[in-house]
Amino acid sequence: MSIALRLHDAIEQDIATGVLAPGMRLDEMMLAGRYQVSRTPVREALRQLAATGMVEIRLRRGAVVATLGPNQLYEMFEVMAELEAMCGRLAARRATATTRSGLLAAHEACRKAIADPDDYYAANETFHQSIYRMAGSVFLMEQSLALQKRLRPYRRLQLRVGTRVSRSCEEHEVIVQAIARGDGAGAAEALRDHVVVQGERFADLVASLSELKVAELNAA
Amino acid sequence: MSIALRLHDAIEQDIATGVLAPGMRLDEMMLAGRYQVSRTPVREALRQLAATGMVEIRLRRGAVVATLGPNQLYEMFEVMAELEAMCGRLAARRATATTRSGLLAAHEACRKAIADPDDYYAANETFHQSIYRMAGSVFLMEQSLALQKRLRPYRRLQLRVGTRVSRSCEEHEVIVQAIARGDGAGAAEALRDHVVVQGERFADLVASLSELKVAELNAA
DNA sequence: ATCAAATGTCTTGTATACAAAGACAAACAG
DNA sequence: CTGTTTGTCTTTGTATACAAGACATTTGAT
Repeated sequence: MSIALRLHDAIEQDIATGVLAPGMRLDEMMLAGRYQVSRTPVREALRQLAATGMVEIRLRRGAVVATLGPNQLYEMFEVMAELEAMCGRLAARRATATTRSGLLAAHEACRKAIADPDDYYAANETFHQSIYRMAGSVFLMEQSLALQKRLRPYRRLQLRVGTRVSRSCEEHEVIVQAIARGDGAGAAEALRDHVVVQGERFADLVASLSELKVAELNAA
Repeated sequence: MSIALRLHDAIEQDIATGVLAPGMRLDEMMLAGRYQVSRTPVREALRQLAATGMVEIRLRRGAVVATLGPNQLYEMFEVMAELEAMCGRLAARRATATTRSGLLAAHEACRKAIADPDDYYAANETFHQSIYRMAGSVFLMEQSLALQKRLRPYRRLQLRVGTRVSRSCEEHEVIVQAIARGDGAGAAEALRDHVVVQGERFADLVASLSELKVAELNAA
């Protein structure tokens, strides 16, 4: 494994966990110092992250953690919903014994983690990933995982709001049942509604966004 | 504009047009020589291309133009179909006077280019892009454009087959009408069927793939 | 004669050095 | 006092030098 790849993962995780907040400058020297490597692999890692959209590089003005406005976030969730709906539709048709039990296990894990938002956050990701896998399309899975990764820093904040967790788990139940009875259209619709950000949830999203803004200003 | 970006575009175009065929090795020195630059920007360009999936980089074994097997291609067209269907659904709802006339103009251009496969190839891309734009989602448009780019080297060969061109143009007509009457579901379905590779078209795809294989062997 | 091991060359991965471009600040002029 | 201009400083973009791994070829031994 190359140094650049290790850096890529490290920086990506720091962005996902909020150590590197959106809008924060990513000074090459600073990162090189922090991870005890030269500038070259840092640059390569930043380029790769830029290609996936996690960071933004402006010519001769350095790199910053990508900042997503409400519009962009809404659009991304909209696409995510469609991708997941597609996964669900295919999963209902292409389910195998292995993937089926994987989904049930992930669903059970979610129910067990319902008390703690952090635990649920992790279990929820696994649940969705088990649906990606079920769809039986490597490319679709990759795309879904990439977008899931990219939205990670924003989804984190969302789950802290009110009764979101228990609601989410109930929706999972509907999804699981639709897939179980081979109802592709039903699974697609349930997943679309589950993922898309509509109505009051959009307000929550904007609210959590301004929280990020504050953190960002503190850092600067 | 940086040298690396220019190289990125140049190499991308060479891949799209078949100058650099799938499977071909991309020696850094060779490319540096060909474009009269140093190795560094070549490396950066290759990394970016790797991030978008156009080239594949194996650790200490260099870069090659990404080779897509029949499975992968089928999966990618499947996702592309879904993305375009989504574009169509949104386009039918969010159409404006500007985007509407853009679509009609692109459709007309396709009809004029029906005689020559190369002209039609270009006009067809513009037609689809005008639908992406119509959907009114920057992110969705970016995703669609990226996938369109990535499939470019494979779609080229496809249009040479038989009566594909005139068939394609008729399908465009159906799509345009569905969007015009605000029928989101109809537009989505028409686009899905238009893009997805099914039945005999899959055989055509595999056939064109083996053509590529031959070209690749000749190059090596 | 054939197979295996070792060496040499080729290519990539990493580091450092150098140049150019922007941003910020200070000083001078109106 | 304010605005503009110039100079310096910071930071990125590019090039070159160095190191390490992989592959091929050749040679020696069985």
